[in-house]
Amino acid sequence: MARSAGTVTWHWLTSRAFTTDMAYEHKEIEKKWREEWRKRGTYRVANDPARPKYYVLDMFPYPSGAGLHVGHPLGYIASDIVSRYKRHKGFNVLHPMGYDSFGLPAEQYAIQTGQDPAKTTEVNIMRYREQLDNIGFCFDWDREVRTSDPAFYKWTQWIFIQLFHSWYNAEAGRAEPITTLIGRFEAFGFSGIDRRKLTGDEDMEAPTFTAEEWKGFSETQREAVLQHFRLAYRSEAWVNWCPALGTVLANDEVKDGVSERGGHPVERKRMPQWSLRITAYAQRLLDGLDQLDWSESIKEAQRNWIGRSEGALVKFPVVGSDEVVEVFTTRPDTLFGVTFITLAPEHVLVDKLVTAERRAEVMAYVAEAKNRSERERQADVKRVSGAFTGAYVKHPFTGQDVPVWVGDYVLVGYATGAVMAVPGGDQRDWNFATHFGLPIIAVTEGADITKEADERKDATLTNSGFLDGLKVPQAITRAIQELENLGRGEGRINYRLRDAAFGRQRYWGEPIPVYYENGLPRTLPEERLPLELPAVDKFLPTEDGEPPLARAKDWTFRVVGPSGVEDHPLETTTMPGWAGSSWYFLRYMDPGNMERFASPEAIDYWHQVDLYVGGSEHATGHLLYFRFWTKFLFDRGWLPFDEPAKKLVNQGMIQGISMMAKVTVDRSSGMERYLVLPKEKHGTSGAFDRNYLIDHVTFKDGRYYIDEEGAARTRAKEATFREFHLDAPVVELTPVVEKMSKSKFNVVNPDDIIERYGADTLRLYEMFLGPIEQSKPWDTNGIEGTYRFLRKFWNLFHGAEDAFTVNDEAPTKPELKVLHATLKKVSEDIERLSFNTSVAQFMIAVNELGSLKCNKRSVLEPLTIALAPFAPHIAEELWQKLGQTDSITTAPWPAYDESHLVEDSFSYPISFNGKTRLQLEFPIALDPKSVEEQVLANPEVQARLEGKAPKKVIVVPKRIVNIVV
RNA sequence: GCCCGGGUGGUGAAAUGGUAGACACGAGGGACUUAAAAUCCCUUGGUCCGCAAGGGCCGUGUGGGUUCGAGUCCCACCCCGGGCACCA
Repeated sequence: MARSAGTVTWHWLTSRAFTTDMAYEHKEIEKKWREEWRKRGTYRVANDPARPKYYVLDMFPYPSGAGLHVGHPLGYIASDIVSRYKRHKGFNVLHPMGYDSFGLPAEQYAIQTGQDPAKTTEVNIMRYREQLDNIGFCFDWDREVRTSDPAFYKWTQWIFIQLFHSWYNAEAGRAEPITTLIGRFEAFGFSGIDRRKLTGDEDMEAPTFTAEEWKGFSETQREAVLQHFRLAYRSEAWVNWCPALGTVLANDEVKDGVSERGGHPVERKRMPQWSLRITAYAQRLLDGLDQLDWSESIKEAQRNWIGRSEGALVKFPVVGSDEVVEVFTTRPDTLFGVTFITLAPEHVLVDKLVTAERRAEVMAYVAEAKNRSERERQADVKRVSGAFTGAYVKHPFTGQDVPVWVGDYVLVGYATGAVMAVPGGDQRDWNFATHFGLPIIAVTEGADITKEADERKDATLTNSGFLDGLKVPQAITRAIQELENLGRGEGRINYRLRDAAFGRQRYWGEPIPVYYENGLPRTLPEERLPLELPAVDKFLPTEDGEPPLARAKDWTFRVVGPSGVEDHPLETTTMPGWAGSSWYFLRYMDPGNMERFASPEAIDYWHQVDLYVGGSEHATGHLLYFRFWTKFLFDRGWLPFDEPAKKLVNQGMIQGISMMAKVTVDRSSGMERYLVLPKEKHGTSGAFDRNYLIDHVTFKDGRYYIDEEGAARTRAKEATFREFHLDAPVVELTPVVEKMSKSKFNVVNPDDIIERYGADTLRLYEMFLGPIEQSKPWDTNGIEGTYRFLRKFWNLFHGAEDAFTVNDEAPTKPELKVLHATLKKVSEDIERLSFNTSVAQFMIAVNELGSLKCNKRSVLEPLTIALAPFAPHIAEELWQKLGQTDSITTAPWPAYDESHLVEDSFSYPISFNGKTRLQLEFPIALDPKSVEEQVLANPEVQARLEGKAPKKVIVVPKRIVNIVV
């Protein structure tokens, strides 16, 4: 983008034409090796138990129509370097790539254009593949997976079926076949106490029954019970319904009350819905984090998402009714401070409890609260609203009547959807009580409840009967004890985590392998998988709101039974985007397997992912489901490990620099006339920001401008009804760092960079930009440095007229020092994924070897191997020129030898009170005592001491001397 | 509000508690060249003193602290990025 692109290109082409000594021809070299590697199958990986393995995985991309921009490959380059490095170190490295190819954009495009998403996805994948190939990754493409490929999603469906036929045995702490549960029912029935031991679904409304009753149940009755236990189940659930997309969205697909993709409004609706019981795994998902080498921020995000809180379930019997209001509280110690109960507006008991005289008011409030969007509720945090139901519950300890209110500060989706209000101890309850004039009781010593609630967790209880004088933690334990004695409650751990909605009213996803027989869900037999996506005439929901699959002809499953041939309707919803990505890492291990998702041998060999690289935006979505499915497959004996990835690295985002101008638009002539304003006119009314295409911008002295030529080019590219003019001959533009996106005109395409500088330069530059985990703006200006570096590296091997001049002379001491210092630094840096500093070290090495005029094989050969993971094309070319016939990728990593780095002497910085004043050189071997003596004897030191004796002298060998005066 | 990151030259950045600013971009100067490109050399945190060689002072968001010594450790605060949020 920098200087006017046209000018640079011209110079570059002409220099190529007239010079002979600059012969690093990246285009030829890279093309040659791309073909050669393909021909030789250099990157093919075999499952070879004789060799140690290393599994490096990238989060696979969704192949969008826009193609790759320079931000996408950042993580892939990093993982590619590690893969190649580990290969040099003797590991058998699995480094695969594939496509997360089901998704909403393809479907939206299909709806707009009528084209089959399978076809457009195929086209996008071809383009991605081409772009990825240009960068020179060492992916084994024979192992490619695509989530939308029936051969792949057959196994996604298979895992779903296993989930359906499994339940979570809380007592054993693992998932088991549903048959073990049925066995228990047949033997013991299902009683109240079993509930806590047998299922994660503690709030289930399933009735208790005896073994005899179970045996007498109809199939429908049995299935209704089992649905409370299956890990894949159908239930009525509150869902995020998006009318514009005609589909249900997961919580993390909704941002600010609109769909993340497309930005359409979303409303809360209760629908029958396939769900996965991830909540059964809440504790294990939490505990497992401790052993993972993942960034603290991701682990924290998952902990927050799971949201474990310890407390108690308290039962408040409704006065004059059989109903009981159950609340969850983390502070059962404050029970004596309860002055009212608040239900969420959506709570099922609201309708049952409200008294006749209050019904109108309460229902009006409920209707209003339900209609308020999430967004409104968020924007309006300060407003207190609620209504009294007229009903009362009995306090479990005092037996007093406690009024029941409804308030929208209580969320139906969290815990029981009801709170015991302790205005003396909880600020939100205090606000509510103050607003409605309800009593506030102080239950902690030293609380001033006239101003605010006392939420201290180290307080001492008061006004609290048998809890008086106890500190909060002891009081909590004591209160729970008492609740359990009275049968009015129990200790309870609550999780914020919800079960995952698994059905989508969409076309472009895996069909759920279920049919319905007399209304009962049945899974397809394994041999009938995959259940392939049917052809449809339109990709929209049907006129009566059925999902698109309902449009398919004969969307039924044929069963030949004793009563003859029967066609049963198939499920019409499809799986969400995260289904395939929850297990794809296993398929790479054995992608062609027709019998299993992967053979036990392949799984035993490749085991867990050793290094997983991807964006942090998947912190609570993909990465949680990924862990959940792995734990499930482990429980059921299909995997020997229960965490998918040992180490996770989140690469930062590469942002774009947008060129922002203030613009006014004049439509008076029927033509849109955009006028770009110079700085002094930015205040003009009606002026708005507009980004300019970066290659129409000129760069001078660190500032960006658009001139008449740029305006003319913009004009040429724009729609015919739009004109661009400048309000001054040259207008300065403001660079703004933003997400790279087509609409912001700030996308940099890797293909363009590769065309001009080569893939090796691109790879080096992306690594050189800064630490891998950090987000940073892309600025093509700096790329010259890495390009220059590669040319200097090339020139170490070549003399005038591009003659290959490497010789077999013995290396000198300084040459060996440069080499081994570089090998040491680079080896250590790759291990800790510090690629930017590795590149810097290579630059130092090349600069120093250049000064030393070193063209010796014994130095350059190991250096070439070390550079190969970063810049594989040039390294392979030079390797061949060095006379090697095997690919450089098979060369063993050159070990560094510390002996070349040993110095005889060290130049000590001599500091006074920590401030460096002079340098004195001493032999390394000299003991600290002698160093001190010699330093103090030095005339300059003496002069600085002005005859005074130093208070103290600190000598740190090979580091520093500090004189305290 | 809570939880994670992070604040270092004009810019991207580097620095096991031990010489802050490696490496690179940009900028300035010079060599080569008819000219340009490419290449090479020098300067480049701020400021002050000096003709110069050289030297002084300040400097890693702010204010304290620990230490012989702090970008790094501790406390408080400010700002930026990300995540979560009437979470009971």
